[in-house]
Amino acid sequence: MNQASNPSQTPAELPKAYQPAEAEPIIRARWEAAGCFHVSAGPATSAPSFSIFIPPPNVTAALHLGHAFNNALQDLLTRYHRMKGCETLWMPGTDHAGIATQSVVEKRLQLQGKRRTDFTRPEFVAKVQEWKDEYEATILAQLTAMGCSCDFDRTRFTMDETCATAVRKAFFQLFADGLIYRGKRLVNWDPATETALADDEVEMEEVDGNFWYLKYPLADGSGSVTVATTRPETMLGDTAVGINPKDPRAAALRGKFVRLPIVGRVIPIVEDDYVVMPVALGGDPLDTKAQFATGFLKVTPAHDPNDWDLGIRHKLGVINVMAPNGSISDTHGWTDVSDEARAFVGLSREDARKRIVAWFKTNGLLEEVKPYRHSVGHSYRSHVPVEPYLSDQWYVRVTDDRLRGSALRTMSKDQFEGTLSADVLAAPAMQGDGGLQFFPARYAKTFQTWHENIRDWCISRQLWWGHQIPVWSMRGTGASLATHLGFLSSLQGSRTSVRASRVIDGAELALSSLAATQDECVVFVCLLDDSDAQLLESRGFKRDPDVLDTWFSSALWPMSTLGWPDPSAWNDMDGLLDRFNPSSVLCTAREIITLWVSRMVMFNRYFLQRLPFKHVFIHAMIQDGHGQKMSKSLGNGVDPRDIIHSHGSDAMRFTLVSMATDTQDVRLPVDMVDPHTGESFTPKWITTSGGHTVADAVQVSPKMPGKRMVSGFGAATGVATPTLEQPLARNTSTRFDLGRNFANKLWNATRFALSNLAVAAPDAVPQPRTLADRWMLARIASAAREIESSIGTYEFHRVADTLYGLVWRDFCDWYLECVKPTVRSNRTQQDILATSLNAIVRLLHPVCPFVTETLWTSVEEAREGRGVDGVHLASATLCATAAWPRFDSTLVDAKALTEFVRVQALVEAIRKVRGERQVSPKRKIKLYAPAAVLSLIALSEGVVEVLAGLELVAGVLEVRPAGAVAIPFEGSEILLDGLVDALDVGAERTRLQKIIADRAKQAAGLRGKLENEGYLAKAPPEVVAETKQKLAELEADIRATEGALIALNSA
RNA sequence: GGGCGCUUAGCUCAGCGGUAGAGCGUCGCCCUUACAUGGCGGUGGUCACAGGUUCGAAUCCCGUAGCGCCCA
Repeated sequence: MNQASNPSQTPAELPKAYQPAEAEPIIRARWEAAGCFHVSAGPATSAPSFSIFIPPPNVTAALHLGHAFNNALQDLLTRYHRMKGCETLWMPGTDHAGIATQSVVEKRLQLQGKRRTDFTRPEFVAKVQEWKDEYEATILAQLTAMGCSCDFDRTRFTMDETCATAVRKAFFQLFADGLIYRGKRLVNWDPATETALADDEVEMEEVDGNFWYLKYPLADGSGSVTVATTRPETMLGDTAVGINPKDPRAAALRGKFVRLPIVGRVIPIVEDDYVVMPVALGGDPLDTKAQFATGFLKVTPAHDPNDWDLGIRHKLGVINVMAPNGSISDTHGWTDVSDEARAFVGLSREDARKRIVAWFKTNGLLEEVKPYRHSVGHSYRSHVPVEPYLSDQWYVRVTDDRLRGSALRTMSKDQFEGTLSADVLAAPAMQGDGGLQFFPARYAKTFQTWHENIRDWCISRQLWWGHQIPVWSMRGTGASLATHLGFLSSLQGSRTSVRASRVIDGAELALSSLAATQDECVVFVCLLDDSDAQLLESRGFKRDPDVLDTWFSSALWPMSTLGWPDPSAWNDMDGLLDRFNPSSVLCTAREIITLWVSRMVMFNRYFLQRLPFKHVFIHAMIQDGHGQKMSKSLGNGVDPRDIIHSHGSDAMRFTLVSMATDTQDVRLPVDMVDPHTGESFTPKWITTSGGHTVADAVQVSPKMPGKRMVSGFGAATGVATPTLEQPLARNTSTRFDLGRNFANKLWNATRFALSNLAVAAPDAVPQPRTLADRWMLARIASAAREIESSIGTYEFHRVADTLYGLVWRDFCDWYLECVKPTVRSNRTQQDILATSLNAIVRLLHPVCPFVTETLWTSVEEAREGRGVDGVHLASATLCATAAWPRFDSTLVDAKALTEFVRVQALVEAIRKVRGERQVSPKRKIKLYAPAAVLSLIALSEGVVEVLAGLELVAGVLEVRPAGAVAIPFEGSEILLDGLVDALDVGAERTRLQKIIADRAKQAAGLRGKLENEGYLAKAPPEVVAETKQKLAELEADIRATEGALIALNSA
């Protein structure tokens, strides 16, 4: 039988050490039975609201310690505010992570020799759904194991019906409002997965490449120009050659054409400022491009974003020479394919590059090749180089003031750099203007610059897993399409939105002008729901096969999870949207500011006219022991359940909270646990081809050399597959010993306190509080303040530091030791002990919920009928819902605090000598001291005697006892007698000389300061006074010690 | 290329104008009936480097080097 399951168990029966593995499931069940993390629908109560929307983890994989960190902090905030009396909601859920999840499932299929296209779309989606179900369950289990106090009854998924309804509504409204449009643009195209990528899904990587110098003959045969390019294969799509108008050669070439090699296309030479001039002709010598430039630029609008812009300026043709898979193609916009060029059709872009360079070489048109290292965009998912690719995509016009401007206007005035521009300021005032604050403040700048430079957001993805775009379309001449307008207007207007555009340039057309247009056009029909879909399809309209960017649904998270647009349509949601949106704070990581924070702010403001959250707290990143980000592909992420297994949930949480500093990312050296022996060890590290340091895929058991195990790296990369004989090893880290020891310390302090409280003090008469009592109450009261203010500014490591100091140093090391001899017979002291313990358990609960809840029943029982004036602790059955302790300010007794510090210094001075002399704790000694010290000892009411091991305290004797050891204290000499049987005069002399030397060195420093006229003249008087006083004390100490030295010599 | 951080004891990190702190590790003593997941004590640092401001700089400013992240 376990203590936790039996509230009436007596303290004596508490196990000797805290056993998290036994306690945690019992406590979780207790919380669940109480339903104490659930908020019911309905109107707001008078209590203030506190809410957090969890950044929904991707269902791609299980959570690692980075998530554990993030969630430990959210739970701390949530539990704290719940105890503070807030109506509290922590909304949990997961994200479908379109491209990432589809990609893992496709990879798994690949292992079976299958492809996505071997299945129908519904079949494939069902497979992804299976994956999602598995990992969603894993993630929720991890959150539960951590003790997260989420309202799990409300768990959402970005593709569930509630969220999907919100996505549909948001898309429809944006479409109808003209904020979603179809655009032909160069997108970041991933030819491996054949999908467009958002700008933030492209990773820049340094690549060793070349500049190839290709000669293009002038069409009139009067010579040639040489272009320099890093991408020769795109020359098939060139439609001009550019030259800078300032280039001295420009005038002579004006109006001329070149004949494009291989293709034979005759293309103009155009003048544009964008073209970089070579250094020799006045280009910037510091610009690497100028060092490589020839002054002639091949212009390929369909395959380069800058060329695209240049093409628009000069009205150039756009020739796309590639298929979506990146191979050279004559069916995607390239029509003038010469016989010579036909040989290149069908080649991959890599092969095409080689063959084209070879062609130029063979034909004497390759002038030079220079190696060139430059950064190239790569797909964050498939890691192949991204292709700037011309295609039709859906965009959200986030550059519109209703989105971009609105986001900028939410920024807190004191965090905004500069002032809002006039056009941004012009909008009418809205709720939430100036109301968004970042912690730490410096991250506001990331948010600001992102919106100042924001570009329209490409939201279509060529995937199957996600929210399919709710737009149906039909293509044809304007006139032919116009025949459908009557039918379309018969559909319900509030659920249907129709737009039309011209194919050739994507220009939007008024529906009324359609009938008169013979150009190729497209009519787009957006439906709010599927009720008219079949009707539409029967008329020949086809639904867009693409899905929305995952962030589109994530952007709606603070709204969709609470039932927007119609909470009353869902069970148990009524009223919640208005109660908990805006939420209190969003807790997330740096890179999320642009990906997600921005979009939530824009959408929440657009759809609900208010902020999604008031604060954004950005926390550090947890790295592995080698300073590498924890990643799924590297397998260096540590499962929080591994740590819970080795150290317990509270230990993990406390340690993580103590690592939450606001500047540095945190390194966490990771060990492995041998599954064969249970021992932890440092694994054998290897360096991957990518330069990462990871635990070698297969490790040999250190204690059982015949046995092996698989590392996280091995499992994640598939290099090694865990089996029964060769299992996957768990991870651990000695870093978490901090939290484990701390939880155990609290456990044992409680055991001790309870055993002392079980004994009734004989007299019920109140006794005066001792110095230690007053000190303890003052320390708790100020610790509570410190914790409150640290939480208020999201400085979480200060919360952990304060708790550690309060529990371990103040309460255990000092107060319990002080009280040991007296508490059983002192009713007042018992009251203070019970009250202090109870308050401490409450203060600790948001960080360590399990151990505090486990102890709660006993701690509450022990406090029954034991009040302390000034301490407010309302009774509660659960610690999780107990009130946060309140302390009257009168408890912060400044006098007690300073006096106790002196007592501590005296005890430490005596202990130091005892330690140096290796005096047994059992050995009691005699102390002789002048009156000032004696009165301090008297003030301590026996504490000094107990803690320093004194059997006698007396005034200075006329004759120094032989063998007495002297220490300086507050400028006077204290003699300790009976420390040792025989005094080693030599050693004693050395010790005293060392003290003198040490104090003399310090004194010299202070004296130097005081001899400095500038210091005396300019330093604040109180600082000077303090220096003088410190010097005087040091000098007195030196005199006292010198006296002892003389006495020693004359003895 | 731009931005934001970081470089402090062997390790992981606080401190951010008044001559250095914590936890772990390490060394010594102690199984003192709350706790050896412990107690007491010790050792350990020219605060990356080079300038400047200041009576005074780990702390503010400028530069250099290295590391990390974000955005182009």
